[in-house]
Amino acid sequence: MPKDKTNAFQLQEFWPYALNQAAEVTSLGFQSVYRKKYGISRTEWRVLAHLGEFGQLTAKDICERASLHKTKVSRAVVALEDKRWLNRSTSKQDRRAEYLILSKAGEQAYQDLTKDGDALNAELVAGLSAEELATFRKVLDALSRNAKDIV
Amino acid sequence: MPKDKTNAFQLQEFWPYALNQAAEVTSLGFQSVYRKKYGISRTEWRVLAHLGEFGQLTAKDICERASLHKTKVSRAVVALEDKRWLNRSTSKQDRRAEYLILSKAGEQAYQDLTKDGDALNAELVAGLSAEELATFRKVLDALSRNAKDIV
DNA sequence: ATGTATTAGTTTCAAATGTAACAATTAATT
DNA sequence: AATTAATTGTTACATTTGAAACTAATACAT
Repeated sequence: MPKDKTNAFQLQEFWPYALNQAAEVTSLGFQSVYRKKYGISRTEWRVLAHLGEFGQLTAKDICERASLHKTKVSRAVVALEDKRWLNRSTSKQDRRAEYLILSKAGEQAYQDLTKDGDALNAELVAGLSAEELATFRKVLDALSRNAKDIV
Repeated sequence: MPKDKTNAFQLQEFWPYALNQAAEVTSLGFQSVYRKKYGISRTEWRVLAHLGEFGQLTAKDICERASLHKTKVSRAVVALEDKRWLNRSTSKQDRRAEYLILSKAGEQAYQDLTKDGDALNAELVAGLSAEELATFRKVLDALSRNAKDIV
């Protein structure tokens, strides 16, 4: 029984919801790649990706850059360490902090997965022009910026 | 220690990641609204929003429309029922299924929250033109469609 | 018609998550 | 210098989640 809408609100037009739906569906394909190939979780993939892209980082750096909870990162780091994909070294300046860096094996997994990532990204934007994507990026960043200003 | 990038991959340009980040940050503001006002979870809000917008639905309908796991919906329905925000009635055609419909109180909460939702949505798009938003919507839908074709 | 498979929704149990407390260290205050 | 506050990362505990098992009902196959 559809309703007679005098009401303006529509879930599909509500950006937090629309973005969540798009984020979820676009993430599924890649999730199945890193899960099947290496048996890692989304958080582990994100930590790997940050270390692969930025090199040596502390857990805190990763928390901030990825907006991930520190316990999630802590556990992902343990998991990647168990896989021998990263090494830790205590900072000389601040012995509370540990520098994290990918091992050869970690680097290799990163290279492999980012190749798949690039391929998936290309498939996602199939049929879209550079102009459309540029506008999309601009709006996406503006929405994020506005959201941060509100909260 | 930033790396010398011969590598193409960049997390910020990887749409699944970029969309997840944007989805998360844009959802936080509204989350604090429905949490503080009514003490409900994201799933409960989504179930409420579907029933408010589409009227009578079964749990399965909501699962499909919202891409939510059936156990999540089942629990959210119990929670909303406990709040007296919805009523269940067994379908005459298929006695496994239950029609869900908002009560007066549920409808009222829906109206209240969607007012906040519309306001938030307007704040999010501040400074963006109708054309930019139209392109954004088009690209967002295309990314989702492409993602579904891949998986 | 009878047995088998499928479906709507709930419950159980194990895994993942976040809050809060914690240990170890550093920074700030006096 | 000594005390207090703040910070990095881990751990314990309670909550949330999802996979699988389950109940009740319907659909399908022979």
